[in-house]
Amino acid sequence: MTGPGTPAGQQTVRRHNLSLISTALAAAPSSRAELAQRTGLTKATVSSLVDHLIARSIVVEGEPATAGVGRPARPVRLNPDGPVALGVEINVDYVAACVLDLTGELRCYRHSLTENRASSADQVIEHAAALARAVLVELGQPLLGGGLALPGVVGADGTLLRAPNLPGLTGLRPGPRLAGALGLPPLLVDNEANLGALASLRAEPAVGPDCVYVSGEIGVGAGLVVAGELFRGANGFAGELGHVVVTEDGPDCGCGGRGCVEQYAGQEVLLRTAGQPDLERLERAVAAGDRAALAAVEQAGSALGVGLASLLNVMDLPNVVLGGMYARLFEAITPSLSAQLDRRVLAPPGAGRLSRSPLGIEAAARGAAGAVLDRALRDPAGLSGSGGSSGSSSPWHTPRTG
Amino acid sequence: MTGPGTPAGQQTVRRHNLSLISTALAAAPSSRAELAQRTGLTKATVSSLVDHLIARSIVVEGEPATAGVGRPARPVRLNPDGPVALGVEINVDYVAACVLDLTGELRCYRHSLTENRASSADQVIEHAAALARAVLVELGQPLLGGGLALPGVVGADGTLLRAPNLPGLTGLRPGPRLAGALGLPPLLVDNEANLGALASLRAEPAVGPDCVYVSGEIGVGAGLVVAGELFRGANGFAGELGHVVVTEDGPDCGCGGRGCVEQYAGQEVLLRTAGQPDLERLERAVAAGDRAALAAVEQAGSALGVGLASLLNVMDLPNVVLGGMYARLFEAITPSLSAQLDRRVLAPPGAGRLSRSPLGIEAAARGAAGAVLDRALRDPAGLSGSGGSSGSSSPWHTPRTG
DNA sequence: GCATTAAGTTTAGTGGCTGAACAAATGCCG
DNA sequence: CGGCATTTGTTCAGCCACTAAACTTAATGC
Repeated sequence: MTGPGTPAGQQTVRRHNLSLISTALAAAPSSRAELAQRTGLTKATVSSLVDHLIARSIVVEGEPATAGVGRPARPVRLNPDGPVALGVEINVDYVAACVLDLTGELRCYRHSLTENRASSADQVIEHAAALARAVLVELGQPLLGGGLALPGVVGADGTLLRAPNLPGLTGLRPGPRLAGALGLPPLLVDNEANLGALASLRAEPAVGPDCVYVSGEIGVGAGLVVAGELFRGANGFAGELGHVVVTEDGPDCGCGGRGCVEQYAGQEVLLRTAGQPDLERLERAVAAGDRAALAAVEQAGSALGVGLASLLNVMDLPNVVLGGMYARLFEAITPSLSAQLDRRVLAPPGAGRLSRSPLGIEAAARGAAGAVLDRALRDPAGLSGSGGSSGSSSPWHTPRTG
Repeated sequence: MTGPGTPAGQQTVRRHNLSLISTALAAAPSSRAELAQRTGLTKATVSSLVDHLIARSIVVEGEPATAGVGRPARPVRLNPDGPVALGVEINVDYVAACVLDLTGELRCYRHSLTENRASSADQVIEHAAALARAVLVELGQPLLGGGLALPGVVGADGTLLRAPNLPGLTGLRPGPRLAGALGLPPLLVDNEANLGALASLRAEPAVGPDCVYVSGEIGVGAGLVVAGELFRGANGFAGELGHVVVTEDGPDCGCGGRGCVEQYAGQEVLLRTAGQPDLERLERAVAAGDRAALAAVEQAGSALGVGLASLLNVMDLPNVVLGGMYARLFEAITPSLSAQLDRRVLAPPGAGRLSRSPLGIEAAARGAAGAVLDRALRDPAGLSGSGGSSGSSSPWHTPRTG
């Protein structure tokens, strides 16, 4: 019986305050005294909480700073040699894996280009597992947990509900299979655009806690971040930017509708319009000033802009981060795209509306690992110290695992 | 310094648990023992919390039930004679006011049709204040607070940022002015569609905690409810369904864009297309089977469906509630509307996707009062007993006032 | 009447936060 | 070089809210 809310006790308070400390430290290392100021807690409480976290090797004490009057502060920071998080991405034409330490630093990254559209589930999973093993062997640090990014809609239980470009995995739960292949506890599983958004946010906190990350891989997806949290909608279908309407009676779309964004700005259509066989060549053609390529990109940008404008008028998110294909074509696509936004979006144009994700192909894998970190840092009470804790999830945050 | 989070102490725990009790009682009256079961708290704690709420006359004890073995339970319920909430709506062509008691029962409602488009701010505010006074005189119960619904985008500080159909109030903060005229503490101020959505949810909890309420007044707005909470976006501009794109190069729209929903399904366009002077006549024409009227409504429904499909693909909300004008035209508009939804929305069609708000013109005013109730019931610790408490807002919910 | 059953209250105990006093570590200054 | 100011961090008594369990209350039923 999961009622409308969970009863709170002193443990809840401790949990919340531990979370406060660890997220504060994720933002910036601080002395205990400074933490007390930043969080509003007492020095005494902070000391107790920090002790708790040190005992679990989540945080470590640094060397005393040698500056200023008074007793020198002993800085406390997230433990770079503490437990690490694994991130894996299975996409349509590549797989990737990486490891982040508690501070969010990338410790290892690999990807491998491969055509997964026609592969069987076992093949794809095994390929991803091999890559994951490769990044894991290089470290002797305990594993906090793992995350998996998939190119499609992921349901609450981790089922890949819809992935037109990856039929082999559709309807399955790749999380448990990959976890099984690696001998790991359940993975956190989510959409590639969602996790890319998280990674992008982590890489550039300046874009602000409310943003849309547009992921232009084979499909067109958007990761929606609202107040620093992913927005998934009721069933995980949120962010399907590719099927926002550009023109009511436009070209037929695979979704059954007509005139969807994907039919104007999707990778296949874009390449076809530009007359280029793949993204590499398109990029080069654009760089070389090829008329047809430039026109095709401009056209895609305009359509994407129309779709994004609808999205922004519905969700009011002040910042747009372009990732994937659109990040690669950033200079060429931006003018027509932002022209549509400027014209159609009602909200007052905040500074720096449009930006480019610096992460490229790494985004979703990093986001998958980052989501594991976020979960751990938001509920450090749930961590036992090393192996996968299957403690009850925090009452203040429940990401999906499966 | 409002950092990333607020420190928690024992008071926070009490606050949270009080909230648990009052929201549980809002869902259904219960004995203390039953409350303990429902909330997961101990009988002892529940007793203490209930005492607290009784002392503040938020809840009252009923007569012991005379059934079954064992000591009979004494039911506890929200106090219908406790403090009440005032709701006011200022719209383009009417103003309305109502009073709800703590149980959510409508104690009094009035509205008055008037053309506010050309009126001055003072005139409109005074008109609303008069109506509010009229509903307030009828009761001797203390006032919990008041809420105000406005036909446009309301900023975080209560400023009416955008209201093309109500220029007289645009850029002002009608909340404090109305509060001043009534001698009340600050009002909770929000968009008419948002508050209509809340009212609709309260009237029919069965539609579920994730839904879109479509408010077809002069403009086309949507109130978005996610997990039982209003979704406002970063600046309060969320839900501008009227400016979602139907056709990229459709008719020019007042917003600067082209082909927006409002240009197909807005009231003015609809009436013009149907060749009717006002809604009354349109309704009658539709009822009479007038071809032009039916065709116009069908066309509007289709366009609204396209816009809603984009919205749903972005936000994944399983239920749509039609309010305002669209509720009045429900039978006529539904077929073309749901045809578009069925065709274009990706999420699996949950049961009862489309429904009709039963509240009519009362929706937003009821929602305004309801929002005040919700706030109070979610943080009953902030209530002193009668007059407007300006206690600090709860760390778990901060609605906008101004 | 007296057991049975269930509701609600009382009480001792515990966990966690607070505030204030205290200990530690450094720079400043005469 | 030694005391003082200054700031950090710890210790300790006190308090608050929840829990568990015993207890009281109030009804049914045989």
